[in-house]
Amino acid sequence: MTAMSGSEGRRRPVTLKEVAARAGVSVSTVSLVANGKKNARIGDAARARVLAAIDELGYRPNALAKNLVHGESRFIGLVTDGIASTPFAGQVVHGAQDEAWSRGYMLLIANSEGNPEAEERAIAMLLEHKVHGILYSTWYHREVVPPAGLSETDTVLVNCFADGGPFAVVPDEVGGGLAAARMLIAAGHRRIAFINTTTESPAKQGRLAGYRHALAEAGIPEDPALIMEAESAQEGGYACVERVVASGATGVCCHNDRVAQGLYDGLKERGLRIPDDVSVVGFDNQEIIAAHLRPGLSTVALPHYELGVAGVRALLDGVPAGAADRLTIECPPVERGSVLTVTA
Amino acid sequence: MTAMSGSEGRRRPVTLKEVAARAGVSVSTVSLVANGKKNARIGDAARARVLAAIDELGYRPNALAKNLVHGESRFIGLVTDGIASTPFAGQVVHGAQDEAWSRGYMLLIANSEGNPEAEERAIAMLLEHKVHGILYSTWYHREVVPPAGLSETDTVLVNCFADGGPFAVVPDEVGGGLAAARMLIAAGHRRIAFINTTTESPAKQGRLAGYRHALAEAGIPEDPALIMEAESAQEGGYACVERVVASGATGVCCHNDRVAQGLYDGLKERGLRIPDDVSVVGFDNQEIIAAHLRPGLSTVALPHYELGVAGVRALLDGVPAGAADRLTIECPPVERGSVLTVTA
DNA sequence: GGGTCGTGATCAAACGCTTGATCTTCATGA
DNA sequence: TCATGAAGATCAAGCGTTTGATCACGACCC
Repeated sequence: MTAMSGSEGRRRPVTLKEVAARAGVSVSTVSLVANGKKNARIGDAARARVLAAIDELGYRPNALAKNLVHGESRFIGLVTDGIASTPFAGQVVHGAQDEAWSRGYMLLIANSEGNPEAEERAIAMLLEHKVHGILYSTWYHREVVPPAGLSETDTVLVNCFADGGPFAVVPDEVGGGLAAARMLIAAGHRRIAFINTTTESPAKQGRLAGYRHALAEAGIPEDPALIMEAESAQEGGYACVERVVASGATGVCCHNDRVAQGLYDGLKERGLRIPDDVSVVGFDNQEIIAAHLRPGLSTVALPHYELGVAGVRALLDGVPAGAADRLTIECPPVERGSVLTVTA
Repeated sequence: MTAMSGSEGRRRPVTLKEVAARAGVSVSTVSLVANGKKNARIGDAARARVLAAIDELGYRPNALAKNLVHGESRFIGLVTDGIASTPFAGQVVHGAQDEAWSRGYMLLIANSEGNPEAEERAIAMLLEHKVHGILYSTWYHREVVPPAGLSETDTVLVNCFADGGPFAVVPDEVGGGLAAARMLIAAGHRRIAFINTTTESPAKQGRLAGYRHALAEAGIPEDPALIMEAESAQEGGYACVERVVASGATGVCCHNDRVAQGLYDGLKERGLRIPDDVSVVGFDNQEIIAAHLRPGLSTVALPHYELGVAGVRALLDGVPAGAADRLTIECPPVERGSVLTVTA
């Protein structure tokens, strides 16, 4: 019993040969017609019969056979270390899928859940399917050591990088940190706290560098008391309230939206209002959090969708010789209601 | 210039023929050895030479060619209407991917973003790749009219259903509503409000039915004043605070976690504490919300991962003749800290 | 010494499709 | 009248595998 309760029992797919028989022509002719070859010389009568046969029989070309002939497939493999760990991975898949699709490629996804053995097997399987190339992506921006199998095909690292490794596409953490701080500075704030994460990462360093850059360009001196670290989750932000209040900051850059959410909670419990008493900006632009906090959280978006798109592009178009080994994608600011403009 | 900056320039993949040449045997022999055919009669010497040649050359079987011969592929197509709209779709993909993988199948994903035309093209493409079957999934549980193309292959509907259509795998909304209400009832609550959504859907009706069933089995009379409707987002929950407070409810079942989050905000602003003053239960078990609210939100999980798994199973194992046209998957309760046990 | 086996390995066809080379017609121009 | 050429369609090889049929060769038995 088949799973589809629907009508006609599944039968062997219609082939070129059968179409040819029905139309009374050779398979070559059918092939030519089916592919609409420009400079094929096919008579109107024959063409018509072929077309008719094709749809009477419901012919579908066999992409696998086509690939065999051409020696290359229209598959792109996507290896991810956790497709569902966060909404982020989904966005990368989404972007990659859209771009691949629009170029006539299909995405073959494999997730390793970070297990190196599963990863090797996944890559082997992709390789056996003769994928055109592989996108190796991680759910948070970090350095990786790319699995050996990757060297057998074109590879692009997405949201991760490896020294001397394949070309990489990563978010511009520094630019993001800059944008975040600038939102506050542009609104007139001068005492701006920065809640960083405790885990070493490009995000930790990059965003802080951006923040510093923003202060510098605005001529605001740095104050170590304003820079703090906390677990990068709601709990961490919540735990920072004391210090933030004590620091006398009027604005806070949070390492991510979850930290911001925790900060919201803590601030509110102390009776402080956002943005009236304290302005807050997040990072990540995690819709489900940022858009629904009260007030909406102004934040900086992590360009996951764009990373997916850029990854596929790099894979398909190749990267110009002599180009840098890494492409950084902008993290654009997203304004909502958590930043108050202070009039000096 | 290729995208992989790494070492050896990508070259045409090694074929059986080349391995055969190097080992000084025929392709048949190599094929036999490579596949470890049980009852193939191969001498030790020949076998050894073949094995050596295989890894010296780094031979990878061509899965496409294999598929051609066998007339069927190891692909499963997954069509979704929004892989990134929510973290949910990702979970379905995750479950499907894990199960498919463990059975030696690869997932071919295509997302239509709800666009019917894109959907038809996606399905056509999957069909051309001779997928073993297709999983058609939606990001929220609803009725659909399955696209025509699906009738050409085995299909399983995931998180959606169609009368007289393909076999479907859906969450048990009624059971979920029941579980939600029972958490409150078990904790001694008797006045339990129910914030439903405003949009017609299996979730709206099913969860309410479950709630009613729970009241009935506990001998609690229904009070229309306790049943309200609101937009199914944070805003909706926030907007319900008045009515909830006025109703005198000590416990509230929310249509989903986001509504619960809004309710948290509203309740807190009014100075009410959770769970001390009001117990709250959500629905969906959206980690990012439920696990990080203060206090943690007790809720009922939507089994997206399991839906994906069950979908693939139904596709691969078929559904027993005479079985129902739908498989419902349990929505298990997840206890956190938002329900207070009231001692009568 | 001839027939019979068992063993080890090869042959060749087939899977569905593409495509350069080839063949057949038939109208055209000299 | 006969090449010439274009138009219309077919041939056949090949893509990388699998696999039932076949072959070569000793060993063995009578």
